[in-house]
Amino acid sequence: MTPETDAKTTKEPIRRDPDASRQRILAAATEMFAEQGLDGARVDEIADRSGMNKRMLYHYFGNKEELFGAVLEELYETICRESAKLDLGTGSPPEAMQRLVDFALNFYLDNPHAMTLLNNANLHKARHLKQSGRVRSIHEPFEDMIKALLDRGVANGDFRGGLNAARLYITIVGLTYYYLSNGHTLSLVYDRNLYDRKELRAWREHMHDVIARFVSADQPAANL
Amino acid sequence: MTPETDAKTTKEPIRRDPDASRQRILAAATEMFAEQGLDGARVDEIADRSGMNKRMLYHYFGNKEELFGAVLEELYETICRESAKLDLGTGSPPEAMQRLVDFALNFYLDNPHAMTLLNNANLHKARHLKQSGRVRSIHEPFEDMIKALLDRGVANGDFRGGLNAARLYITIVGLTYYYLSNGHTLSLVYDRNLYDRKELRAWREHMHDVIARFVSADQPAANL
DNA sequence: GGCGTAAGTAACTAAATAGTTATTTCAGGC
DNA sequence: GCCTGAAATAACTATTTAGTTACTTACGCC
Repeated sequence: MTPETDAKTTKEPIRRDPDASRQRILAAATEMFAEQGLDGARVDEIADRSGMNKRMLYHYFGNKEELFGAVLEELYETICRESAKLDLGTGSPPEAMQRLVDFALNFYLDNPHAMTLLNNANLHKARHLKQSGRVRSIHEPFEDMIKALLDRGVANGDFRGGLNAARLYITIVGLTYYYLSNGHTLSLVYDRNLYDRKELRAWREHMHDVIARFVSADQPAANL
Repeated sequence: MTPETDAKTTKEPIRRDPDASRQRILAAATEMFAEQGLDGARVDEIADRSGMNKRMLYHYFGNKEELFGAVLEELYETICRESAKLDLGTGSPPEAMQRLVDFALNFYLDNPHAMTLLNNANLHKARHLKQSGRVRSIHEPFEDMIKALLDRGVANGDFRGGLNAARLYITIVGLTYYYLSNGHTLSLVYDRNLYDRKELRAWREHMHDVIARFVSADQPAANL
C-alpha cells in the first residue's frame, strides 16, 4: 500500500479564513435568495454553493432569516458604493440628469439580483431591514447630490423650481424598476421581449424624455 | 339521551356546490400567495382558510403550482374587468388622462394583493402564465382605449403626436407600482411612512404632473 | 327509486428541511 | 511548544410539507 491510502496522512491541513468564509456564504446566499426568494431558497443549497459546511452558516449568521437580513444590508452597501461613483456636479444639468437616469437603468440591468431581493424584503414588509438603521444614512449623500443638481439646474435656468429630490429619484427608479422587474409578465402582455437590446434602448430614451420634460423649466408662454 | 347524541342523525347533509368550492379555494389561495409568496404559502393553510379539505384543492387544481397559475389568471381577469369600467372617451383628454392615472393608483391601492402576486410571477419568470395565452387578449381592449384617448388628445391639440400607448401605460403603472410595492423599504430609506394619507395624496399629484407634462403638446416657443 | 359519477373526508406517507450535537482541527498568544 | 478559543466537519433529528390512498356521501339522470 502506498502512503496515500491513509486519508489522514494525505489530507493537507484545511486553511482557515473566517472573513473569506463569511463572504463566500454571503455571496452564495445572495444568489440563492435572488433566484428563489427567501422561502424558496434552501439552506443546504446555499451551503453547497458556497462550498462551506452548513454549520458555518449558522455560526456566522445565526439563522436563515438573519442571513437574509445580512444579504439585504450588503445590497444597500453596494447601491451606496456604486452611486458614490456617480458625479452629478459636472456637465450641464440636463446632461447630468441623463447620467442619473442612465445610472439607475444600468445599475438594475447589471444587478438584476437587486430587484428580486428588494421584492422579497417588501413582501415581508421590510422587517429584515428595520433593525439595521443604517439604510437611511447610507442613502443620504446620494440624496444630497441630487438636490445639488436640481439647485444647479434652477440657477442655470434649465430646470424649474420647487422640484423634490426624493420624488424625482423614486420616479426615475420606478420607471426602471417596474420595466425590468415585471418584464416577464409585461413581455407576455405585449407579446414581445422587453429585455432585448432594441426594446431596452427605446425604454432608455423614453425615460430620458419623461424626466427631461418633468424637470425642464416651463417654456415661456407665447404672446403674454 | 337525546337523539342529538348520535352524530349521524343530527348531522344535516353536506350541501355540495362545486363552483362555490372552487371559488373559495381560489380566494383563500390568492390571499395566502399574496401574503407569503408561492413558496411561503402552505397548502394546508390554504385548505384551512377556505374551509375545504386539502384533497379538494388537488381535485380542482392539480397541484400547488397550477393553483398559483389559476390565481394569476384570475388576477388578470380582475384587472381586465376593472379596467373595462373605465371610460376614457368622455371629458377633455387631459381630464381623461388624469382618470387613467387615478385608475391605476386606485386599483393597486385597493388590490395590494395584485403586486405581490405579480412579483412572484416574475420571480419565476412568468412560467405559470406562459401556457395561459389569454393574458394578451385580455389586455387588448384596454390598449385600444388608451390609443383612442391619445388620438383624441392630438386631434384636440392637447397632446403631442407620436406617443406610444404601451409605453405610456407602463410609465403610469411603473410610477404607481414601484411606489406602492417597494413602499416598505422606501419608507425606511426616507424615514417616513409613504403609505399615509398625506404622502399618498402628494404622490398622486406628482403622477398627474409627470404624465401631464409628458403628453402635453409642446408649448409654442416664444418669438419665433 | 336506484345507480353512476362527481364532491367530499380522514388518515397516511415519503421526502425535504431548518436547525443541532458531538467532535475534531487549526491559529495565534504566551 | 502548548493551550485556548474559534473554525470546521459529519451525521443526526424533529418537524413540516406536498401530495396520496382508500373510503364515504350527495346529486342528477333515467
